[in-house]
Amino acid sequence: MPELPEVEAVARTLRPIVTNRRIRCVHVFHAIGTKPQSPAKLARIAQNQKILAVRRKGKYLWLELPHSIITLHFKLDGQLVWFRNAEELSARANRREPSGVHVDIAFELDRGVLAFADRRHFGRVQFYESADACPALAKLGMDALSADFTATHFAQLLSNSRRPLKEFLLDQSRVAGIGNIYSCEALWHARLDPRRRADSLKPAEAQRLHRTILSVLSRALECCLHPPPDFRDPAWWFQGLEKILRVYDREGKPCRRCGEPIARIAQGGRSTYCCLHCQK
DNA sequence: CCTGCTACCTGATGGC
DNA sequence: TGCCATCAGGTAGCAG
Repeated sequence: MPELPEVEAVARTLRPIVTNRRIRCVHVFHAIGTKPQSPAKLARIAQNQKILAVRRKGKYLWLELPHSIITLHFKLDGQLVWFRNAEELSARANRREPSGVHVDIAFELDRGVLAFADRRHFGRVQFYESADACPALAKLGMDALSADFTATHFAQLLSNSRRPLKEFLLDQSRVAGIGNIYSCEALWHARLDPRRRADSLKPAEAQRLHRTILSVLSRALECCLHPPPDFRDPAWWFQGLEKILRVYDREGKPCRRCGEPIARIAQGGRSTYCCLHCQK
């Protein structure tokens, strides 16, 4: 569940379901999901604890417990799955039957079971004493949908970086939450060449990019909430995002603004989609 | 400090 | 059909 809008939609949907529920126990089916932490320790720390809150920053989601937090990161393919009870979990988790579903780690609650699944095993479930004690969270820059993300603050960050715009936007330590898809989209809407140095933007360009980031993310979030995620269906995935995308994954197809073919270029080892004709 | 590159995994897809 | 290469919405860790 990749970028900020998807994770935010998951957080909003999950919040009313698990807040104030108690974790009875933790089932670890694939220990790689907690690596390099100990699965046994995760289970011990979470056992019998009440979930006080569900929070998000950037692409990280975490459950707040009385004396600790449990962070979830979905990386490329991770997702949440909901089971009605422990019986349904044991009947379906990692079974070969048609009703079977891949599960890495499951939190058995006093009502229902919340499971984390990622066949590719990039995603992680980890524990920390607090958000401040989690190095990855501490390193995150301001969340792109938070009040801190102002045009002024953003322009300031841009002016301090010599990196190409695309790489700048992917750097979670500056602005958190933007990934490969929405960075391509925001740059296209702002008509800015992804290869340009961040510190080369004029004030009006920086302001334009700030505005397009916000509009791209909020439009995607609206899309992710209608309909909201359905954790009961393991095959569920966000629908209709393609229709709001203007450049991502459109290599060779005509630019929706000028008609020139969309290019796919490599930046920082990833694909950037852009129109080399109208993004300057 | 900053930047660039690789590793980490599995599965889907497309060319030959 | 099969096989192989390439690609995927992310980040940590390490070398320079």
